[in-house]
Amino acid sequence: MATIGDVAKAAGVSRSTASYALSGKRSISPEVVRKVMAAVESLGYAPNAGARALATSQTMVIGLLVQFLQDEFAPAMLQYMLGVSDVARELGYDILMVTEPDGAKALKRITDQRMVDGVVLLNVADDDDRLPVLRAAQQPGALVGLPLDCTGLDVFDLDFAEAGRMMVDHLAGLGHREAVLVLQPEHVLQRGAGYVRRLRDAAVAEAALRGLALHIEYGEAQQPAVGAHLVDLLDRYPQATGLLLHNEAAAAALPSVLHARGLQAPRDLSVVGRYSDEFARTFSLPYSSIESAPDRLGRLAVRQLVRRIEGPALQEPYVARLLQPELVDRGSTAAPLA
Amino acid sequence: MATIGDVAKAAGVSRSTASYALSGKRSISPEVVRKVMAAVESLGYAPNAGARALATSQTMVIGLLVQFLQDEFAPAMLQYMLGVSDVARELGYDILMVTEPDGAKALKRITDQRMVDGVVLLNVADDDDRLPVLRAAQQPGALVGLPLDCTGLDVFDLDFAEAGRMMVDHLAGLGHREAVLVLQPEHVLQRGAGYVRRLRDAAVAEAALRGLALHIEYGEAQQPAVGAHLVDLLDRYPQATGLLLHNEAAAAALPSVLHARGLQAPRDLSVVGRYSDEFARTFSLPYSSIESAPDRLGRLAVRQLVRRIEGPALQEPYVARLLQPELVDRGSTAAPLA
DNA sequence: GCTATCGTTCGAACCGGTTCGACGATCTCA
DNA sequence: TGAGATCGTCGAACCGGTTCGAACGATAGC
Repeated sequence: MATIGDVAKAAGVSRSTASYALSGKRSISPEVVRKVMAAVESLGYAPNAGARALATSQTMVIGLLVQFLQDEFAPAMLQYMLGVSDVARELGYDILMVTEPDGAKALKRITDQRMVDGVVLLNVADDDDRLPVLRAAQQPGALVGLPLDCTGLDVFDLDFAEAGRMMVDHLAGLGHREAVLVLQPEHVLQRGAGYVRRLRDAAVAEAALRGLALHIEYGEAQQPAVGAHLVDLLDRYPQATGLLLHNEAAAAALPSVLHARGLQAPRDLSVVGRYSDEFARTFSLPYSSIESAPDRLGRLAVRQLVRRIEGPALQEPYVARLLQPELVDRGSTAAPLA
Repeated sequence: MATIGDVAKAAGVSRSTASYALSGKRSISPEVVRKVMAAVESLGYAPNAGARALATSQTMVIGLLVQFLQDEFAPAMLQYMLGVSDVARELGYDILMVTEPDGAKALKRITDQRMVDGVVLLNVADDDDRLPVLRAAQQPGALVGLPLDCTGLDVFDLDFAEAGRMMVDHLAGLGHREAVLVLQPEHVLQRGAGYVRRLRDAAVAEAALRGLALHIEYGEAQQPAVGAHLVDLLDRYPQATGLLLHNEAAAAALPSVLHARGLQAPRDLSVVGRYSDEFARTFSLPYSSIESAPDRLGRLAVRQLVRRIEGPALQEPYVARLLQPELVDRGSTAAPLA
């Protein structure tokens, strides 16, 4: 591989001149610039990333910490990742993807070794063990997912509390008096996934306010238990006229469950879900839902991260941005039969 | 951040001695090793990745080139990626994930700049434009997906031809005489995705051999067209007693289509698909299918890649490994009604 | 007692960039 | 015409590791 020394030699100038000709950080005569460019072209020169990182202490790489938990819905994760990757490239950064189960250790490794200029953490839990490491690191970080304590960090997430209120409001507004909310499996909550709690608590509070009897159920993670649980639900709450789903697996399984029982939405049951538009599209789900664009969260996180990387001087206050959810009406809800 | 110079100073030795104490590449007295280790510990020293890469010309990073094409089934992609990421970490490598649409350009960038020690290409097409770049690069690469010409490259893929034969054999063996094969949308084929062609051609040849009338159909990519197409199919081939699916979207949509028409598998129609076990599990698909573990392909590719990275001397012949598919019987096929 | 050997350590060079200070040439203006 | 500013370029130092060759003292061999 050609080095900048080779380029300089071929152009008949010193290494520093070649460097300045390429970076434009000092004025160099057009003549020399032309010769350097020609040399770069003919030698196929590309700067060595390691050497440049050493000299500038900038890697132009962003770390992306993903955690694949068995009970998370994987395709949604992919959406976040693509958003992150897209924007990073637009801004000139590459992505170092880390999927190790021990995220804290991995984060320490890539920041300590200066492999990256900053990191994006996906799947942040209430009391995420990566946060102390991130705070101690000399590098900026952006979170997707709202932890309990987010001081000193930039955080992006969907406003799950608002989503919970919206679902309840929607059904209550149509006149429903009793409904079931199917959440993620209980161990997701126990693991510290705050979004489940936030949606649940807001939904419960709103239901109390609106006079809706809301039954809380924690769904199953794996088929066929998911379907069985739904069937069981329908038996246990015969009076319920509304079904709220915050559980992708349950949403995917519901059509055939209803089919099998001869039920139709919204005729026999009003159904409203909470999942990403991508998910709804892939499965062609016929249910109204509170949607979010996970890639958008990824994009926002990277934009903010790069702002911090490139303007370390600016001690902007940290942001905690909660995106407003949106209800997409697919006609699966209606006023209950008297 | 502490450098090795700081460690050396703290331990009262020279930089080179500190380096050797850590790497063990020369014998160093136990006494000194202990002091160096203590210094590392107390200073929190971690070697700078850029500096090390510069000195050793090894980055300990593997490039992962992913292409997200609209009509590919994204979750499967994730499986490949996780397999790659897992094994890479086991072997001490990190992953630089690149998702740019222009894969050839991206590949050139990361290899020319020596950001990686080698690359894994996912989604390799018949005449992939990344291959010339890879062949010209000074770095080893491994492919997941079989291109037309794979000389000089290590390739891993499922044996789609065998999968096609297995599906046909299975139905023919049960006594079916007429069946429909639903493939990926036609533009997937035109884009150069060889696996569709290989499965199709092998299925057609085997059908001819076994005396099965096989109708070839190219499915739709997006809902609700997918479902409509299936409905249309059932009308157009009333004599067909078998349905072969090589199209995830169609497989996901089929249960409700059959339901709506009051058809049951295998009573009215024998169904056999071709998709990953992960996919079958997520959607709880009740169909027998030819399964593959995409993460296994990713793992194999990385293992082979690392072998080449670390033993560049060994000019082992290049491997083209096609995994044997496996038919998982879920009872959705039976002998046709006389 | 002198030399050969070995184990241990050090100094210096190198990897390939970037950047600072200096220097000569040209230009400006008094 | 000479002082001072400006422009373009160069040499050298530096980033933080690794590695080669040499030097050192201690031990072994004769």
